[in-house]
Amino acid sequence: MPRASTTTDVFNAIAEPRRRQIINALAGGRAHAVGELVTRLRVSQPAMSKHLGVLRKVGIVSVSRHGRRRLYRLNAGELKPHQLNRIKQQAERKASERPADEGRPAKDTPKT
Amino acid sequence: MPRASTTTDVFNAIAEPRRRQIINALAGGRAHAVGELVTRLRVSQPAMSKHLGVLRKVGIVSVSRHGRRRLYRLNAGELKPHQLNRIKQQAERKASERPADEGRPAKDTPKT
DNA sequence: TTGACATATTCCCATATAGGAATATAATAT
DNA sequence: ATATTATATTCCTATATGGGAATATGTCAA
Repeated sequence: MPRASTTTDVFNAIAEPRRRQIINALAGGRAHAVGELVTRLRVSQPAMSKHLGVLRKVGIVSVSRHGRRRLYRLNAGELKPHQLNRIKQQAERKASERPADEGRPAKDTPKT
Repeated sequence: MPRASTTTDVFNAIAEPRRRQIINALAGGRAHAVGELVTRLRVSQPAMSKHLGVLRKVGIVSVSRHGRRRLYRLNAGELKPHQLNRIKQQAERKASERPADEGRPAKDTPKT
């Protein structure tokens, strides 16, 4: 069985690198139209729409209509980009500290 | 192209529900042998090994060998389960607040 | 040595998914 | 009305992935 549905799960939503890019692009707090994001991130328009759809469904962003545009904004207070960066960087640091981490053998077999 | 490699990316590592279960099971700080986790979480041994492998590669857990067992423990200070829960709950709350969020139409088209 | 136990790895398959192309929907302008 | 702009959706495909079964590796005991 592959991963849990991307549309139901925040973690799956932010597992996609492009979506994290989008989150970063929205980090300023300003609302952005789909077209702006398409240009800034060099993603095709359909792809962008799909990613934004996923982010919206899990509650990371919200939309508002303004004329023919749809403005997406990060949901303030939730899932700040810097939190994501922290998580990533912390784990990556750990991973590189212990290159292929195996631990050494031991005679001390814990009870159980 | 599907998602980014699960073995390179912390976010993909925690995107898998079973792996979050494992993280929770390790939350106490104690080290657990693979077999214990297999029993507790009712996951097959190979599956467990694979998940632990992923978690290890991205730096979320570390292993130490004790006799024929391998003891896995959460990397203290990194990626605490409660952080994951917070992220998830916050986003889920937001998502349910705005059931199918669309925003209302407007005449006010912001300057590009 | 052989055997039992603990964990990792390989092979295979079903399935979800990201992306592209084309199309649909919506809103404004003329 | 038609045209144009902006975004969403549908269809398709290639690919990564999680899980099971079987096997390999490793470790200890006799």
